[in-house]
Amino acid sequence: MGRAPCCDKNSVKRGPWSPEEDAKLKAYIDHFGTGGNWIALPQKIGLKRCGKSCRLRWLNYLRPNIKHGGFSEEEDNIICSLYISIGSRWSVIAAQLPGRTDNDVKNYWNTRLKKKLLGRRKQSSFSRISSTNPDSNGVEDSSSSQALSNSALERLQLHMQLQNPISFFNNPALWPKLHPFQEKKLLQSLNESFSPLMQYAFPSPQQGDGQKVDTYRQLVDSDTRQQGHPKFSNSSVVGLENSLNGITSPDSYIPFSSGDHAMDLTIVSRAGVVEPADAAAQPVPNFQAEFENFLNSKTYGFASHEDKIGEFGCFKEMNGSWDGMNWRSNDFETKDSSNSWDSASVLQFEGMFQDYGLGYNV
DNA sequence: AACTCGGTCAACCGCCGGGTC
DNA sequence: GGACCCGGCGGTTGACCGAGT
Repeated sequence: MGRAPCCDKNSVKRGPWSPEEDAKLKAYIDHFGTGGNWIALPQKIGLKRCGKSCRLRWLNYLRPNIKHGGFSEEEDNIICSLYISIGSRWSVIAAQLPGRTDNDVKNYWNTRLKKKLLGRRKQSSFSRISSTNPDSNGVEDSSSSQALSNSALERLQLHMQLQNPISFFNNPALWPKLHPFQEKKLLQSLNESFSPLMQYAFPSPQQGDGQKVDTYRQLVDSDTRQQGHPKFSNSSVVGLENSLNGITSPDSYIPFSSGDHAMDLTIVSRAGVVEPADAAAQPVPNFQAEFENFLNSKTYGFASHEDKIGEFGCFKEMNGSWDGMNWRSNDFETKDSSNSWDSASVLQFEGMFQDYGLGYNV
């Protein structure tokens, strides 16, 4: 059953607000407040505006102490970290930024920060999914790819960039909730592209997922405790990233990048041909060898935890607080929800946020 | 000068959840 | 308990503007 509109669209004015309308609204609210009823407010003032429009105008523009534009680097940091943590909950993010509105933060993210962080190459990758889909033999394939939330993918990518990709890969609880078809495709892709690791790390196909995860987690945990971060070479990481990229791009694709801080990654085809050749050209033996070495507690060339963080301007100033910045999806996603990205309550968020112990005051 | 293109941002749309009757 | 109302929210749209050709 549809909901009745809050006002008659034919009788209300739409579009940009005039200075006179602004003055009327501001003067009234300054004197009498909103009266707790935005719907009735425009009639009281004599404005031919929808109550929602009045509310939006007040909150986003007329309200005292509103800041527009000129986001500081610190604000960038906050937005980045919170977006990775909780996604597109702009009102929650804006609440951490005095004088900023959710609309402002949302616009700023969509028009600037996202590009700054994710770079342009991914955009081309996304556009290719929606425009061409050689594997597609029907509507479902195409629509499913498109249905994969950009927000989820962005967070996935940011997380891959900022976190240990292996632990992410190995912990389904950290994955975004996908359409069943997308999930199937993801798992297929991971199996095809990453089976050597899976087989090596989890040799028994009879083992349950939980066991597999536990097995590997023990290995990782022991190393992480010593090193602060498990070590893998770039080629290994590329392999994993390629696996994930494979979800969205059926032929060749561009590995994850970090925008201005893009890693020197190569364009890899589905057939495993790497152009130009580098270590990833033979991902299987290389990775297996590396994993073997990893098991033997040897360290490889993957950038150190701190170095990795340092690649991202967004977090440069958060050194020292990174340890508290672990992906806490479990805090959110364990609750039953139809949309695991959105399942966290504000209270949960606040608790999590305290856990983060970020380098800024909240 | 005219046109195109891309970026920005204010405003709108529609859904959701809480409160009230 | 359920229908309805309203505020809040995130996603999207479209007007505007400046840079480039």
